[in-house]
Amino acid sequence: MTNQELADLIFPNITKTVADYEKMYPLRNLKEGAKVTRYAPSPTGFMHIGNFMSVTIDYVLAKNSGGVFYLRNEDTDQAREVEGAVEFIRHILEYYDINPDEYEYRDTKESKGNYGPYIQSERKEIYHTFIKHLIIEGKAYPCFLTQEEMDAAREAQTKDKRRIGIYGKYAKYRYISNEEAAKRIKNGEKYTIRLRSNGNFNHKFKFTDLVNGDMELPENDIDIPIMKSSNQLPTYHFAHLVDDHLMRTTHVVRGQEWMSSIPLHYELFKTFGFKMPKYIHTPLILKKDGDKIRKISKRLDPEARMTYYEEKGYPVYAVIEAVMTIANSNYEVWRENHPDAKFYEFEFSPKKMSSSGALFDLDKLDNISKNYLSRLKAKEVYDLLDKWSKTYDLEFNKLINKYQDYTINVLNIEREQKKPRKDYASLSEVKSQIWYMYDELFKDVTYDFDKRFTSNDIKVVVDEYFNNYYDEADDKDTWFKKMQDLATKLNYCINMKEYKENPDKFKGSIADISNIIRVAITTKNQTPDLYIILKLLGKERILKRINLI
RNA sequence: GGUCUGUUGGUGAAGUGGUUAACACGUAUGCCUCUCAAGCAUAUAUACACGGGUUCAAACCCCGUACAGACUACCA
Repeated sequence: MTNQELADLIFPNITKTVADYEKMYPLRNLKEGAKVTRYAPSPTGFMHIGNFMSVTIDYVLAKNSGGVFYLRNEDTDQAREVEGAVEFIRHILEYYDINPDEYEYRDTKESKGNYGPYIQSERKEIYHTFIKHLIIEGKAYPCFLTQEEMDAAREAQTKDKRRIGIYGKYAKYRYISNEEAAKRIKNGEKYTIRLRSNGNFNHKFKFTDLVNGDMELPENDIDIPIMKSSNQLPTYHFAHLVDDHLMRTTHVVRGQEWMSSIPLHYELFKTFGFKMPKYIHTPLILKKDGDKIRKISKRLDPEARMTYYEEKGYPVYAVIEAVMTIANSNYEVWRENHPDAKFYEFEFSPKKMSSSGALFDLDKLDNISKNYLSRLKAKEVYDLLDKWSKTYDLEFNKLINKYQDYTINVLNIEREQKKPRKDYASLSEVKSQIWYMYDELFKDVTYDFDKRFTSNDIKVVVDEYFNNYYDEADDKDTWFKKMQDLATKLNYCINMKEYKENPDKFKGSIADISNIIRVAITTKNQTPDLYIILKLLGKERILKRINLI
């Protein structure tokens, strides 16, 4: 029995050839140096910060070179597929404004691009054509190993301290005749298609990775499965070969965990005589856990999930900046020199990327975010806050909408100046900073008065100030002058230096006077400029509040 | 066990034979006619994993050791 006959038995309906597909998906007509990248997630319902870094790099590479960035849905594992996962991925990409040039969405039937289908489960015929080709050439074969047999092999290998895997004598079905294989298939035995590896583990080959540079790796000699028996779909490795070849991907950006598959992928591409794409393996995102450093985990670390940043309300800009800084640390310097450039105008350099792992520093994110937010106009912050709170704090959202102008004024405190305040790193922190500006939230409050003053001291200051000094119309200088007058009258020192030298000579300082009033109307002893707070709150609100004390 | 990768201050890191070993974040202190934030100034950090070698000279080149991580599925 010939290989052809065996192949026809396995794939009776496959009539196209590899060459047909080569014609269908010709080389892309792009200018010299244009990069074709892709994000190829499996729809498991969540996106890791590490995945996001890869996507960002993909996008930068493509945009920067006038190339193509496409989205491919790697849904070959139905068991792990989660409903809504594709929508989720689409949402994240849209949220961060990283829009693929080519894509295909099954639910809405939207699609774009000439290299599809972009959903792997719809590419079965293509994969089968490629597998059939391999069988005809004797480079792949059906394998009837059961799970038990494979487990046994592994156990034996572990015990003998040998390499684990189906290779050499463990790949026992690579040696059976086509007749026997055909007989078993006709009997309905389950089988997988394995690569008939041609490699020698003791031989090394040279490989150049864009991040690590030149490496020497041992050849692959494992007969890995290329098609699963369960659903006739290819394994990741084989799909990578077929799809990235046919879709004419030039740069594959993926997690560092794929590094060790390079020997395999090298053999796969060599088997077909295809040109390998360039690889960029992104660093693992690490996390410090006590004294240990480990891979960030979606289970243990909320910040591992991309949803975290959205829920917290970190600006899109900040998250991308933080990720880019990890990807290439010279990004920060570049950003300083190009404050208004789009992140994808940055020339990413794989060589400058760390190849092992990086700790994702939330402090750094906060810093970037605070700086960004502080540079926005109050209305822009308002819009972001409005959008965020619609989903994550509806009550607050109603409130800020009810008092829109007032809220913008509140957000505008000490903003739009050379050195704006940097109070919040994320939208979720805003409320805790400004809640006391709203009567609706000013309920069941506890006052944070300085314990050095008795309730009578407080009463005296508050009564005196609001009865004899306070005037809503005062300008800032007048206001401050009055504060000094009040302080002097009640024997609070108006000169901080003098007070520090002789604290016993006075009841307190002007700072104490200010703070008593501050706490009386806001409950907090730390707020922005008291004068502005008084101004914004307005007489009516203030008088209502001082009656509450 | 095997294969591969990595190791520069608390964090991200620059630097690839000759530097006082950048920069940024963090932390601390001080200053700034009210607090806080910001800003400014100063400081901080036992920083080139360890041991050998090559060299006039090593963070950088070579060898070894240690440690860390990834992979080692009909998962991606």
